Amino acid sequence: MSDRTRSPLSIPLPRPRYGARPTMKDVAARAGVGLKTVSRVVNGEPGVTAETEHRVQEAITALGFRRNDSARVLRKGRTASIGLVLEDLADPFYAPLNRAVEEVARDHGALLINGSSAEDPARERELVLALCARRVDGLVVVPAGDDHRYLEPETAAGLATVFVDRPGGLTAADTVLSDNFGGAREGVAHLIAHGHRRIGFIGDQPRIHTATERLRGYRAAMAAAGLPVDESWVSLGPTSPDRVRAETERILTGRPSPVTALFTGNNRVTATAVRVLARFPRPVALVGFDDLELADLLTPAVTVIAQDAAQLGRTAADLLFRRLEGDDSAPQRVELPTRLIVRGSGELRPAPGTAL
Amino acid sequence: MSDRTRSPLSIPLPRPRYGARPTMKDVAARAGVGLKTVSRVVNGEPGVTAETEHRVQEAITALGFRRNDSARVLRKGRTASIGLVLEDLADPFYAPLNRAVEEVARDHGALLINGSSAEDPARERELVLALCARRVDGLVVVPAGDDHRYLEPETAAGLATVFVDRPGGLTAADTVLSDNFGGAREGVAHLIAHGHRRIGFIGDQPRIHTATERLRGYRAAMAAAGLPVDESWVSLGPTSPDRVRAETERILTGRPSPVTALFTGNNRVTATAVRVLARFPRPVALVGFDDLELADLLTPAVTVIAQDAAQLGRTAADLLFRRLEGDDSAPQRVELPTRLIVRGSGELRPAPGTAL
DNA sequence: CTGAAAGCGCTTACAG
DNA sequence: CTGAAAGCGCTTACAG
Repeated sequence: MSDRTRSPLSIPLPRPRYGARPTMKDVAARAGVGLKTVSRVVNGEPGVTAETEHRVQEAITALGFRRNDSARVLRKGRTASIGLVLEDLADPFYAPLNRAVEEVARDHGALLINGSSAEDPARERELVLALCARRVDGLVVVPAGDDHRYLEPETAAGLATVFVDRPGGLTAADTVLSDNFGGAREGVAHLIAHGHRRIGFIGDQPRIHTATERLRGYRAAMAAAGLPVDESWVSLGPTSPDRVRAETERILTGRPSPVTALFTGNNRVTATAVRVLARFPRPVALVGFDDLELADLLTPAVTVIAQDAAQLGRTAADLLFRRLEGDDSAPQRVELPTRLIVRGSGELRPAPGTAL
Repeated sequence: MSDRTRSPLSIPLPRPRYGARPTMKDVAARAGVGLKTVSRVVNGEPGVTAETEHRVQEAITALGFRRNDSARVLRKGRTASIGLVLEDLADPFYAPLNRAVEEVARDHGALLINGSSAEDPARERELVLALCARRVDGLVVVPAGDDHRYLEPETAAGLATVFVDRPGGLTAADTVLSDNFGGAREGVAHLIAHGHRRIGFIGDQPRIHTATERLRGYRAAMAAAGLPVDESWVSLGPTSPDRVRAETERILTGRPSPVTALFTGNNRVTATAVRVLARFPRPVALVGFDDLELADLLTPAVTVIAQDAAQLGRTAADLLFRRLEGDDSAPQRVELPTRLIVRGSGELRPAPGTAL
């Protein structure tokens, strides 16, 4: 066996991790100084002569030393990291929220650990507790469940928590929401103003706060116009394309007098409804909650109630860091406005004689 | 002052974090057992009588104890967390990749720390090194820069790294890419097959590997068909809507013989080009790299070369965990196929007489 | 079945 | 300006 064959020492071992890394102790030994002096140089603390500093720097470079923040965190008590739990990192609504939280964290020198609850309260809890075990300094949560008593020992110990997009089950926490009720009411009123009297509503599962708030806005707009709501026009449930497609078709073809317009409760519902409408024999007006990329290019272009997902994330993260900096004023509830974007689909009028 | 006024003790203090939390030592004291026994119960290790375990559990509940994983990590050497650095968490292409990496991490009991490089090599480096300082077990990186020598001390110490979407500047690392060259070649060949001879190409900045690979595919398809490329038809640069809009208009109106078709180099370019084409006086064929939501509903629907972002993420994360489990075979380079999705915009033929 | 001691790699509080 | 000692909250290796 030559020297170039695999050494018997490379038999599958678990990879060495920390053991293989130089520590401050190694740097100190090589530079011939004390541990604390290395710490001073690494952290840019004053009180080291240029010559000593130079020797330490040289040892750091030679050894490839990089401070182990895990150890630092243990001693300092702050991890300089925050957690974000939301429904789905891949969702076009939540992705910009995620990015916005990241930017704020970055501005504060913190890292972001995040994950998807997949709308499962048990998974949310598991993820949140894992983040707590890592001792994140704070938590931004889009709650999937409504019982957050499991967080009480954490908040009691000083964990800052902000709920965003939906309220959580913890009265002491800050909350940042969109005006779901007002936005939906405005969108439905917009359809009514264009002559519609029979309007369908397709939304997310009723245990989701935004779904019921938007439904409430729908009902308020209908009531304000003195219009009755036939319960067969209303459908809450999972936003899977299959269900939304089936429900859209059911509501559009309802007998004896089908709806002439549709209000869709979020981006996923709208995307599927638009596909059904594209193949539907008669025109149906549509206003959707949440904006969609390319919505302006469809025929007709899609009128929406837009919320600002990035602003939701930014506001929540700002609040969180304010708490981390010591603000202990009463918990806040911030509500961000929505915006009606008129593009065409919401301004279609009912065919003559069909709106009665 | 009554008891209900604010106590002078609540004068703005930095929030207590760990200090306020019970430790295993506290639990041991309350349960009247040794520290190691608490550790056994918390970690579900065998060798504790039911009665002792019960006492410990009770103390845990009463104190609201939750194990501090920061301390655990320091001792064990593994953090059970991985890092992901990509261009933009909010981008509809990267968001599903992010989610896919998260799912794999979750399957392996690891948390995900992630962040956006914003296509800035310095920011990428800063983020990656912060993740290394936290001692993530592994790293998935969409590189913004091409010099990753700064990672060498880390990989030497055992850090596993996988580059995804683009190759990195570290030959020892695994790499997962889409077939950018082949996909673009196929898309352009598709346009040629529909009668086009003058085809424009608008892509991302030339320092980005995917941009130049796709351009190479364009040139290969043109060359294979014996078609000359007028360099005024080709534009690489930032994907900001302003630049892409201006370049699209320039290329479409080029004198004396403007292009009859366009190949767009990624999702952001396509979204802007589609907007220009929608208002353009004559029809122009289009094939875009990357699929877009609602692309099937535009008029004409957009023909694309789709890559599977989730599969890129999944493959990269799978590779990473295989390395973490001890696989020390030679670095792999995986190339995933792209898929032509025919929808209409890519099958428009040049107006009679314009294709010469 | 149970626990005391040492140690992970840093920072803190002190002393010189 | 510099450094030795103690300690953050766990796990490891060992002894009883």
